[in-house]
Amino acid sequence: MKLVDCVVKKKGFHVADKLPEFDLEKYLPYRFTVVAARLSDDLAKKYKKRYGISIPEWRVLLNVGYTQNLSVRDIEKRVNLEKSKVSRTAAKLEAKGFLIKQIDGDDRRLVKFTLTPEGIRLLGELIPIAQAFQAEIKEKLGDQIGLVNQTLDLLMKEDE
Amino acid sequence: MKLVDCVVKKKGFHVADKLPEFDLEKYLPYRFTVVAARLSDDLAKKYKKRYGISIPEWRVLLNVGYTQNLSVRDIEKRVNLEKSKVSRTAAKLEAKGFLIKQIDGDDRRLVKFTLTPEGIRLLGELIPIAQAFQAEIKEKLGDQIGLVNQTLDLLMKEDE
DNA sequence: TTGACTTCATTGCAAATGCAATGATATTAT
DNA sequence: ATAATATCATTGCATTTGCAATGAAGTCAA
Repeated sequence: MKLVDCVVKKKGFHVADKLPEFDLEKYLPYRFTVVAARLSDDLAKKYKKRYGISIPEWRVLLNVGYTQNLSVRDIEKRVNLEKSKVSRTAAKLEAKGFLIKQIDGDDRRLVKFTLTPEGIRLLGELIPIAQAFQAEIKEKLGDQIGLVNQTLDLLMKEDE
Repeated sequence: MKLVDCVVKKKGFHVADKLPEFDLEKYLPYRFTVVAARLSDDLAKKYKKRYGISIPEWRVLLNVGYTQNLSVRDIEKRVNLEKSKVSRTAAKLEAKGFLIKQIDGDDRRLVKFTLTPEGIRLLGELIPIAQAFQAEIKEKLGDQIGLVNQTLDLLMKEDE
């Protein structure tokens, strides 16, 4: 590491007067990112150690469990996971015995996922954890929860 | 790829009755994740191609530009970026000539970042793009904007 | 039917990432 | 002052990731 080895004070460029006004603490994309990462990580901690399930695995598992006949492309769109990521994650879950892949009979390009009994059992244990976590959040938010959901709907819309 | 090559319909396990009720579409951690990813990606598209700046680079740049004397650890905490990620991102920005690293005179373990004039110029071009983007979001949200900020404040709090 | 084009999932590969280990500096207790 | 412990940034390394390329299958037009 090459560094200018000197005292920083009074030495750096003085920036404030050359940049536009900008309040990072109020910047929405940044704030959403921070909150979302915190939520995902906090939840992941609760099941990662005990069940050895990663965040992408959790997301795929959840989608396959609660929506029938999903393809890779479907999951990609629903969860914002790159298709290659979905594909590899599903392969892992298959290797662990939690789901199976089947070629769709109507369109043989598509792969459809289905949980195995073990997958169902696992998800059955994970869901209560997820629900408890959501309950914590709702408690924090109180009666704002309805409006928050409306807001999220707005931001999820495709158009721009 | 080894697959059971057969028609999926009526063949998979029927899951719905064996799993707890769960509405993925209303699940908050999931929804926040999707929204945050969409916002970050949409914004990144606007400056990635033109300026060759990645999302982590953008975040570090922003923090260094608007808060004086930040260390790696400071940024890690503020932006939820792994310290190694901050370190490597800062190294890239330094290589590109946008910031400099200096050892702190008071505590020589700390590295303090400062933007170079080129960094200031770059950030000066990026900020208006970011502000325009935030304006779009605010337009979508209308008068719910205050609520959104309240919510994000609640969820950012450390405790749990 | 044939051929051009599109859609889907997987895979190769280079780049990015996370975690643990390292080395340097500070702090604390004895 | 010395030794033990803690904090900070970087780096090594194995894993994960994203993107482009591939191959298989479907669609459309002539």
